[in-house]
Amino acid sequence: MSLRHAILTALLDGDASGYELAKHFDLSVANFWHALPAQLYPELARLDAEGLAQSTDVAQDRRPNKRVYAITDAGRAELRQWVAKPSKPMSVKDELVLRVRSGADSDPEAIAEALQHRRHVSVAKLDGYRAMQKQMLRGRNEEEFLRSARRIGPYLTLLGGIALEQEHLQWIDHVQAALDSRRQARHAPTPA
Amino acid sequence: MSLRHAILTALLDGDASGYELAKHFDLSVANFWHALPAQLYPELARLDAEGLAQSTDVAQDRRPNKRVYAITDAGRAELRQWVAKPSKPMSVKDELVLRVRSGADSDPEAIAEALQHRRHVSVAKLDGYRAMQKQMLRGRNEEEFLRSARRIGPYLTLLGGIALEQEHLQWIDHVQAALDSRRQARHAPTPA
DNA sequence: AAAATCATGTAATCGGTTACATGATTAT
DNA sequence: ATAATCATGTAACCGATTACATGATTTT
Repeated sequence: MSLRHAILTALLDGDASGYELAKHFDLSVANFWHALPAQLYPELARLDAEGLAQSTDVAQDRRPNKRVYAITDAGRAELRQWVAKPSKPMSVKDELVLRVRSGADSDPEAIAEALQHRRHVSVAKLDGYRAMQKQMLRGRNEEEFLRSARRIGPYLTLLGGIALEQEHLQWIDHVQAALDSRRQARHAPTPA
Repeated sequence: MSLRHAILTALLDGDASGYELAKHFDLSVANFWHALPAQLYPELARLDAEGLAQSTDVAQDRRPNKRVYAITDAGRAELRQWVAKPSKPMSVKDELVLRVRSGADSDPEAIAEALQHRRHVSVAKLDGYRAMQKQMLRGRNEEEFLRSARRIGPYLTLLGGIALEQEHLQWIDHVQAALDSRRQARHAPTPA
């Protein structure tokens, strides 16, 4: 159960409410964890109850009030001991790849459409990541940043997100090209 | 619930028992789905009951008997209509990336060790994929294969698995380099 | 006035993991 | 004999999603 550690890690970057976490969680941990409000709210309450986070009710006058959570010293300690433990293997679930495997030969049109849809999603994600990267670097190049920044963890995670989406895009284009060349071959077949 | 479609897709490559699926599932769908025996056995029984797969008890004399499942016409039809439906977004969960984010600055030694461990895992996976690729190509180059092969879906999925692991390895080495250069900077700091 | 967004939660259900149970066969 | 591998399942639990409920505030 690493949801709590994902949350505590996100809180290292600054206090946040459940709503804020729910909205930016994926972007914040750059593609490597995900959680919905229905999971976040009770877990935040638990972290508060166990003293790993501390909640403060914040009044706002242009929107409804919110409950902001901050990581505590106990939370930091919990994170530190968790970091040294072995990681479970990465788990990926991607219905699109499954559909490519099963439908590339039987329904290439539907697959091509699905690929283009996913392409748009990936490009949008990449744009978001690149914006975050620019913001973090603040004019410095990467080498400079890695030398001078107070924390590099979030940047390294972001690099992973960028690399993952780039790889994804390349694969999509590769598959699309394969489908296109097959379509031509089917329309003008060269029988033995 | 795409487990059943993942199973049906795997069965397109040939009949299999629950045990065989459990053992080769990850490799077969090349990194994009995963399931344990406790999930596979009941789901296979359900597919059988619903007529999407058909089971046959096969007697073996050098090992215990097994129950082999084959996809049926109804199963193929179910797959075909599923392929045209929209895919849920890819979901990745990777504790290692989370640990890098939270521990790169506070515990670089533990992170470096974890990275090297994952590196070995990734290299082993890549080796397995490359072997499968060679087997599929059977001497042909990719262009030739894509023209002449009866089915290309499994190959395209495999390409995705290879690309994912390559990207992962590059990211690991990138992070390792960043940690190393930081270690040097810490041992020989250049204060203002 | 209606729709969208901000904000927090609960309940029911579903999917996935862990632990357990059993037994055949093969290798050491 | 013992351990490893082959083979199939069940039960309990945990984690995640979906649906529901409520209400403030802002925008159209």
